[in-house]
Amino acid sequence: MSQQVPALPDLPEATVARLPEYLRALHHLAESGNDTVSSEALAGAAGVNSAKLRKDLSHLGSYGTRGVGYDVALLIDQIEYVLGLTQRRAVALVGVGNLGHALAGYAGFGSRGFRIAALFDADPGRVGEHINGLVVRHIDELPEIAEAESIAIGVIATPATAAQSVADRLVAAGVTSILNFAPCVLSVPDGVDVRKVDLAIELQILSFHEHRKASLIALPAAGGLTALPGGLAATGTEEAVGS
Amino acid sequence: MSQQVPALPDLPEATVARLPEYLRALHHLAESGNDTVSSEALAGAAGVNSAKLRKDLSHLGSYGTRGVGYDVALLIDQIEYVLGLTQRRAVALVGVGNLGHALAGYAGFGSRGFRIAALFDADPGRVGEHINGLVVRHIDELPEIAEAESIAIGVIATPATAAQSVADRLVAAGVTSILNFAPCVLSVPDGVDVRKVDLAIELQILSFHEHRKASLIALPAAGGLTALPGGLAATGTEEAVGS
DNA sequence: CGCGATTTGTGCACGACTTCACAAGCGCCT
DNA sequence: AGGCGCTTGTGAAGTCGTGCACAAATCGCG
Ligand SMILES: NC(=O)c1ccc[n+]([C@@H]2O[C@H](COP(=O)([O-])OP(=O)(O)OC[C@H]3O[C@@H](n4cnc5c(N)ncnc54)[C@H](O)[C@@H]3O)[C@@H](O)[C@H]2O)c1
Ligand SMILES: NC(=O)c1ccc[n+]([C@@H]2O[C@H](COP(=O)([O-])OP(=O)(O)OC[C@H]3O[C@@H](n4cnc5c(N)ncnc54)[C@H](O)[C@@H]3O)[C@@H](O)[C@H]2O)c1
Repeated sequence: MSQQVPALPDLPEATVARLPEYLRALHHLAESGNDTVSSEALAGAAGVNSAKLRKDLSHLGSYGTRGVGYDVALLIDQIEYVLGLTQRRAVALVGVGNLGHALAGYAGFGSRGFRIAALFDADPGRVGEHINGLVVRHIDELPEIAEAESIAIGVIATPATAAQSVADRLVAAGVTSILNFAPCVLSVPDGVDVRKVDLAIELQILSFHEHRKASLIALPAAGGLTALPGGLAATGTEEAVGS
Repeated sequence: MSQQVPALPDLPEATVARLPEYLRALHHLAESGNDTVSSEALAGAAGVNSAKLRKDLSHLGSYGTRGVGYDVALLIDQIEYVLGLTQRRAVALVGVGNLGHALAGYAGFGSRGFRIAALFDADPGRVGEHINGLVVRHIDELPEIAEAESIAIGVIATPATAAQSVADRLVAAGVTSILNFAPCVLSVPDGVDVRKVDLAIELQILSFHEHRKASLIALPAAGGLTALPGGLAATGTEEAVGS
């Protein structure tokens, strides 16, 4: 049969953000020997509502069988195709400091569709260092190496002061997706995607909820609330807070 | 004057997630000697739309002056109050491996409202190790130390296989907010908040957009699009993708 | 072959969030 | 004192995402 390549549907952003979760859960299920899975079971494993899961998957096309569920292997293929994981994408990591070292040594990188193709730093003392089979190159070498390795994704793990300059150099070298660990806003041309990870922001969001929980307890039971928030209920599922 | 404590408004979750960004931008502005800032300027510095910023801030109350802007110092105080950052919150870090080491040595932790109060690991070989002035304790000591240090926030940096068990122990020790770096879904009682950070998911989302950009270029210009996506426009602001 | 049990795919209503657009408020200058 | 320019705060409309509830589809079994 001829390999049919479905046109890329344009998925809601919220759905795209959840597909990787489903993919992880599916890989787990496959390893456990499951051939098919119901939306209910998969939703449980991924920590979402089953209706939401079905709607998400329906955007990819109809790959389930009513009365049975989804074929695990087929669904993995479909999601990996949509996410563009059929090719192992090359990633450049810039800034091999404290955090950069941990990232460079992270195995989960390789097992989930990516390949760290090069490490860069500006500190001459670090250039030449070997990490996990890769040698740290000077940031000035970025253009040639990015070209040679077809690098389209860059990870920034430098201090915030250097991040914008590094982003500019990445973009100039042809990178069109950036994952930024530095706590700052990056400015990039249209067509370049940026996502950020900021530990302190995550903690501050948690802090807000701590603050709220505390002030609710301090107050005498107001409004409809009669018991302590949270109470004693020890039911199963995760209480996701925010995105 | 008597310290007036405004009741905690219940903010939209999306607003809560942006307040830390505003806070970071405000600290920058304060360091640069700015006393006041307009919504337009602050929005630019935080990478958001100015209308959104004004609506977000309006949820905290009216702390701006029409025709002038916002008082930087006052706004910092307000946001820090709402986020519960007036006290320096104690954080426990569990799993002092590759990633845990980087986190333990991270300065941005301390400068943005938090204090790493204790490090834990299960590996006897690691227990006793000194990192950044802290000694690594055995995970079994968690209950007493969490109590003694009033720890309400826990960070999990163990392998995914251990994460659920660690989460259970954190909750048992009184922790009510968890930041999870392990790639797995955690199940916790009501009243406990969980946020996760998963590097691979971030990269896979970027990969999706790479895939889409590539397929758009491959296709002959369809629909309303006449030029290459992204084109040559090198305008300023960041193209945020997703959350 | 038909029936009941099961599970998907989706129409629909609702809620959350975003963005526009503008009146109201403030300070400055004349 | 009055007018003018600037900026906030917010109503209202639009967009996006969620979750219910159910019809349609499939399987297994008698
Ligand atoms: N360490 C953490 O756990 C952690 C957590 C969250 C966020 N961050 C953020 O990640 C970034 C890195 O943190 P870190 O602790 O690894 O810092 P670090 O100082 O240990 O490492 C930064 C590295 O970047 C290199 N560098 C500086 N300027 C450069 C440039 N122009 N080009 C290339 N390389 C350059 C430095 O030589 C250094 O090796 C910081 O922005 C930090 O705020 C770190
Ligand atoms: N290294 C990275 O850059 C990176 C990036 C993203 C996510 N992660 C995730 O973060 C987690 C940690 O990664 P890592 O590279 O640091 O792994 P690691 O193996 O280097 O470190 C894990 C540490 O956890 C400890 N540990 C194991 N079981 C424990 C338990 N029950 N209680 C307490 N401590 C226990 C181990 O002794 C070890 O020190 C993993 O889940 C990984 O997938 C890591």
